[in-house]
This record gives sequence, C-alpha cells and structure tokens, in this order.
Amino acid sequence: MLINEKASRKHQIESEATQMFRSKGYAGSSMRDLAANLGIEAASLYSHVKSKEEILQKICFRIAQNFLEVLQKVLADKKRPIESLREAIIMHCLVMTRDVSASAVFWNEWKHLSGKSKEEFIQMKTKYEDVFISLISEGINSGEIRSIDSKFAALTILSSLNCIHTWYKPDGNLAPRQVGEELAGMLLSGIQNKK
Amino acid sequence: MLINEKASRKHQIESEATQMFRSKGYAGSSMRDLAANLGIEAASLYSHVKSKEEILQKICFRIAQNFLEVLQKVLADKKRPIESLREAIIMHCLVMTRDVSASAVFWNEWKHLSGKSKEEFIQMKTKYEDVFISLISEGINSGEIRSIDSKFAALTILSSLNCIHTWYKPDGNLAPRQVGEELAGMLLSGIQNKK
DNA sequence: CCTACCGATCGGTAGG
DNA sequence: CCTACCGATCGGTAGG
Repeated sequence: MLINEKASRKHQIESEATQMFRSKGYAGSSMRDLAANLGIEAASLYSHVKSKEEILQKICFRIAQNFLEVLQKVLADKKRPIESLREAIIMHCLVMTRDVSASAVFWNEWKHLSGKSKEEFIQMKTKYEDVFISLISEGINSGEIRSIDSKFAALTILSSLNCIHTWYKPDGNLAPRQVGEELAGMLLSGIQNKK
Repeated sequence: MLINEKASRKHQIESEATQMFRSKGYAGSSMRDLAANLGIEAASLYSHVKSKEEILQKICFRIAQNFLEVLQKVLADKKRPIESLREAIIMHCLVMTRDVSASAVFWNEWKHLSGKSKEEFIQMKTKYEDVFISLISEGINSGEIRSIDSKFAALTILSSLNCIHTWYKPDGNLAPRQVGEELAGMLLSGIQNKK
C-alpha cells in the first residue's frame, strides 16, 4: 500500500529527527544529516515533510497532547488533591519514559518553534502547569499540604519530572511505574503536612 | 588603560553571548548576530576571542568552577551528611541565582563542546554529582536518610536545582537564600528518615 | 526519490 | 576595529 509506505517513511523521518534533535539540538541538526542517516538525499525529505520546523512541531505537539490527555483522565477521577497530584506525577513519568528522546526534545527544543505554533505550545504548557498549581492550592486549602508558594512548588516538581530524560535508562533497574512512584513519594513528602 | 579596555570588551562579548546562547541556543546563535548586538562587525570579534566555541567554554567552565569551589567549602565543614547536603543545596542555589543566564547555558549547551573540553567538562560534572551521591550514601549508612537508590535521589535533586533557571525571576518575591532553603527543605524531607 | 541548483548565511582569515 | 573575502554549509525548490 502506497499510503502506508508513505506514512511509515514519515514516521521514520520523525523518529530519526527526534534522536538527532535530542543529541545535537534542533539548530545543530541539518536536513542533510537527517537524510544521510536515512540513506536518502536531502531534497527527498521534502516529499514527506513541508519543512524542518514542521518536524519539530509534530514532536512537540504529540508529546504535549499526551501529557494533557493523561492529566484529564487523572482529574476525571476526582480524588482528593494530593492523591490526584500523586497520580498526575506517576502518569507524567509514564508518558516521559514511554518516549524519552521525544520528551527531551519537547522539553529542550520547543523554543525553536515560531509564530502561532510557539504561542499555541506555550498555551498548552501553561495550561498543564496551571493544573498542578491549582491542585497544590486546593491541597493547601484542605490542609493536606503545608503552607507553601504553590507556583514555586509546582514548578519545582515539574522540573524534577521533566529532567528524567537526563538520567533515565530504559534498561536500568527501575521500571517506569517504579520511577513514578518513587518520585511521587519523594516530591510529595516534601510538601505534605506532617500528621 | 588599553589592557582593561580589552578585558572589558571581552567581558561584554561573553556577557552578550550568554544571553543569546540562553534564548536561542549555541547552534542557533551566530557570530554576526552577536557582533550586531554589540554594535561591531563580526570579524572584529576575533581580535578578542579565538572562536565561537571558546566563548562557550569560558561560560561553562566558569560556572562549573563556581559549583566545585563552593562544594569544597561545604565539605570542609565536616558536618553530618544530611547537613552537608542541605548546605550544598543552598550553595548550589546561590551560585545559580547569582547568574541565571550563565547557569542555563552551563546546563543546556555544554553538549556543544567538543574534544578535550567536552571530556574535561563531563569529568567535572561527574565529580560534582558523585559528591552528592556519596553524601546520600553516607546519610543512609548513618540512618539519617531512608533506604533509597542514592544515585536516583542525587540526580533528582540536582535536576530540580538545575532547572531553577526556567522559573526563577531575580525580581520575584523570593530571595536567593530563601529559594535555597525552601528547596532544601522540600527535597530533603522527601528522603529523610521519619523520626 | 533523484539531480541540479538557488540565495542566504555560516565561522573564520588576510591585511590594514 | 574595519573592508573584503574565503570555502562550506544551510533550508528549500524545480523538474523529472
């Protein structure tokens, strides 16, 4: 099937680009190198993708969508704030560990987006962060979380999570779910009210 | 004084490059843009610096030196492991907040170093991380810290610290020392043994 | 998916 | 610190 072959080639391009953007950065990666790694000429890439930036967009928005989707599911459960927060942290880890390279690109290279893409991306990012801030604020109001600057706490937690890619090894001795639970335990006991 | 003027110009170049590398990345910043921001021609930069990479080296190694120096002072105090760890976290925050842009470059752009510089940089980085790992291991042995994967814990803590630049505002409502103490409190209560 | 090619821009040098 | 310039490389297009 021609359509499937094209789709698969497009997928290969995005996948190879993800590895390159991660290790050399978006600006440090050239379309020629990308093509060479796939065994084709640079010009041939443009029958599958419109531009270099389009590839970056696909990667960034796919991961952003993943994060927002699982977060909506967590919120739908309507548990107590600190339990929602725990679930949200674990799910965040699962999304990241499922595709470490794409997550690294998502986190480090989105600044190279331009125009409306960049605006839209920042909106999604802000929306995601705001949920964490709100959950912490709710937890403070209900007494589960100690009095703390909720924005400060939320961004610190998200920083820890988003840097997983710098040390996580898929073949390490910690399974993804374990990583999430360990991190949730560690980060939440730091803001929880002592009983 | 001619020498001072030259030194000051060199300092200006490094300072402006730091801002650019932070916002657009090393590979995304050109020597022409850098020169334009300083009001001179690109070729003129080369009477002050040997190459683009030399500028990056200066930034990365200066910050790395800062981190290692304050860490040595903390270790010289020979407190109990968890107290050394607390001091180390606070000092790390002070170094970062003293120069947020350079710290961001240090953390995000060192991968663009090459050859011996890169090797040497990684050695310093590893040495620094190893001290944190050792402190946690000691804390576990002395019973102050709960049983945990010390490498996992150390790298999580350092990730949180190194991402300060993504949210820290020098004119915000948290003073540098406060940031450090809040973070130390939050991160350490997550690994401390319950009394 | 290729060859052939475009204009723009890159890091850096020579010589003053 | 400048003018003038180098070879290399960039993202991307035309046409097949």
